[in-house]
Amino acid sequence: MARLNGNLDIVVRKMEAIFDLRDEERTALLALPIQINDIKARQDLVRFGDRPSRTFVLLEGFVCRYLMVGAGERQIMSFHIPGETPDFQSLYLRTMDHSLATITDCKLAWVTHEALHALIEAHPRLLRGFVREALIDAAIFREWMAGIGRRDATTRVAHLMCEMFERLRAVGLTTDNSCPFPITQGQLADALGLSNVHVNRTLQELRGKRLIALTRATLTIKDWDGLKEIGDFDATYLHQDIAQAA
Amino acid sequence: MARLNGNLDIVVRKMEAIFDLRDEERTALLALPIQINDIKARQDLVRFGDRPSRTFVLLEGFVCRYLMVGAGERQIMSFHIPGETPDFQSLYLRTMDHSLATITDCKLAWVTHEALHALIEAHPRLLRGFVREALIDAAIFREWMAGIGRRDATTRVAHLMCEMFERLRAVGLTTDNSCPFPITQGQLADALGLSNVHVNRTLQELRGKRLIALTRATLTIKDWDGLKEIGDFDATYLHQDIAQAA
DNA sequence: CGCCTATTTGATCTGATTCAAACAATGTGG
DNA sequence: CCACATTGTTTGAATCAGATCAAATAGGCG
Repeated sequence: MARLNGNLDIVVRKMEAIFDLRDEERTALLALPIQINDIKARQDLVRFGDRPSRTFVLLEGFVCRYLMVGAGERQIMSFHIPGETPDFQSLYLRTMDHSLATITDCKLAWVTHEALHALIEAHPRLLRGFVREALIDAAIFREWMAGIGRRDATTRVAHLMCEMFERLRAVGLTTDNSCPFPITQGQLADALGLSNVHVNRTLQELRGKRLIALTRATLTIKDWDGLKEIGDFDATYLHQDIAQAA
Repeated sequence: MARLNGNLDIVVRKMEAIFDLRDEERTALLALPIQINDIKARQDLVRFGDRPSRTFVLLEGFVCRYLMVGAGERQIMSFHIPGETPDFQSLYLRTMDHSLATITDCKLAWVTHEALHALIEAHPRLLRGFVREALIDAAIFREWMAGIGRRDATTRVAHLMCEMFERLRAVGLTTDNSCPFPITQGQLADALGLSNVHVNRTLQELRGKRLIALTRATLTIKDWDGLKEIGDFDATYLHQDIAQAA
C-alpha cells in the first residue's frame, strides 16, 4: 500500500505553484500512502450526503464539482485539473454538500483522512499549503459567482477560458497557446448558468472574432489580450504567487 | 491594547456553533489583543488589491463582501454577521481579490496577523475551527452560485432568507420567527444577480403568499416550511453540526 | 421642514431560453 | 470494416424572465 510514487509529482508541482515547499515536506508528501485508481469519464467520485473517510488527489484528467438544484437542473461549481485536491474539505466538514464527478477518464490517488492528518501533524506547516489551495478554490467560486451574476454570456465564456488556461499553465500543462479543454458545450452551460444552445452561439462569436480556436478537447488562444479584454479577466484571484516564507 | 474583552463573546458563540472548543482555547481566544473600532454604514473595510497586516472579527452589525466587474456592476458575494471573521483568508493569501464593506453601523475587533499566527501556534487545534469557518464560507459561495446560475428570482430571494435566518439563529440573534435583515433591495439585487426592480416585485410576491413579512430591518418568517419549499433550501451546506472531537 | 435614499409602479425591451430538428462525430458490436 | 447507436454540435423560430427606463411615492433623519 505504502509506495513512493512518481505519480505524485504533479501534486508537488501544483503545491509549489502556490506554496514555498521545503525539502522535508516534499519528501513527506511524496511518501504518502496512496491507492491509485483509474476511472472512466462521467463517474461520480463522491456524492452529496456522503461522509468520506478518504480524499483524493487528481493525477490525470479533469474533474468537476456540481450540485443538483430544484427540478433536475445541474450547476457545475468548479473544474479541477491534475495536481489538485478538490475534496480537501471533507477532512474538516463531515458531510458532502455537493458531488464530484469525472469529466474525462482520470487517474486518482486516494489517501485516507488518517494518513493526511498524520502528515499534517508531522509537518504542520504543510497545512498552510492546503489551506491556501482551499482558499484559492473559494476565490474561484466567488469569481464565477460574479460572472454568472453580473457578466454577459460572451464575457463568462471568455473569462472561463482565460482562467483554465492560466491554471493549466501554472502546472505546466499548456504548450504555447494551447491547453487541454475536454469540456462539452453542455457542461460549459451547466458551469456558466447558460443553455447549451447559447453557449454554442457564444463560442461561434469568439471564434468569429479570431480570439480562440476550440476543437475536440483542445483550446487554442489566438489573441490573449483580446480574450482577457472581452472576458474582463484579472488573475489576482488565482493568487499564483508563491506564499511568503514564514 | 491587550484586553480581556467580553466583546469577543459572540466570536466564541459563533465558533462553538461549528467547533468543539476546549476551555483553554476559549480562554486564549478571549485573551486576543484586539483593537475595537466603531464604524459607520457603507464604509470599505478592506479593498481589492490591499495587502492587510491585520484582520477583523465582526462584533456587531452586518458586513458584505463584493467585487466590481466590468462596467461598474457590483456583485455582492457574501453577507457576514456578528461573530464571523470574513477576512480570515488574508492570513494566507497576501493580496485581496475583493473588497469588504459595512452594510450597517458596525463594531469590529481588529487583530494583527502576528497575534493570530501566535494564537494558532500556541493552540494548533484552533486552526481547525478557523478552517471550518472558511470552508463553510466557501460552501455558501457555491450555494449562491448555484442559485444565481440555476434558480429563478423567487427561489433565490427565498433561499437567501432561509440562509440568513439559519445563520443568525445559530449564534442566537433571532427571536421566534424574526431576525435582523438590514439589507436594502438594491443590495439584495447585487447579491442575487437581479435588478432592484425585480427584487421588489419578488418581495411582493413572497409577501402576497404570506411567507414572510419584511419591514425596515426585520425579517419575519411567517411560514417556514413554505419558504424552505419555494426557496429550494436544504441546510446541509451550512454544516451547523459541531465538529467531531479529534 | 426639506433633503436624500429606498421602495414602488408602469411600460417597454432584450439576452437568453426553449422547442424542434438536422447534422457531425465518436464509439460499438457484429 | 461497416451499420447503427449514442452523444455532441449546430441552426432556426418563438417565447419569456428579468432588465431597463422613467417617474411617482414613501421613509428616515439632520
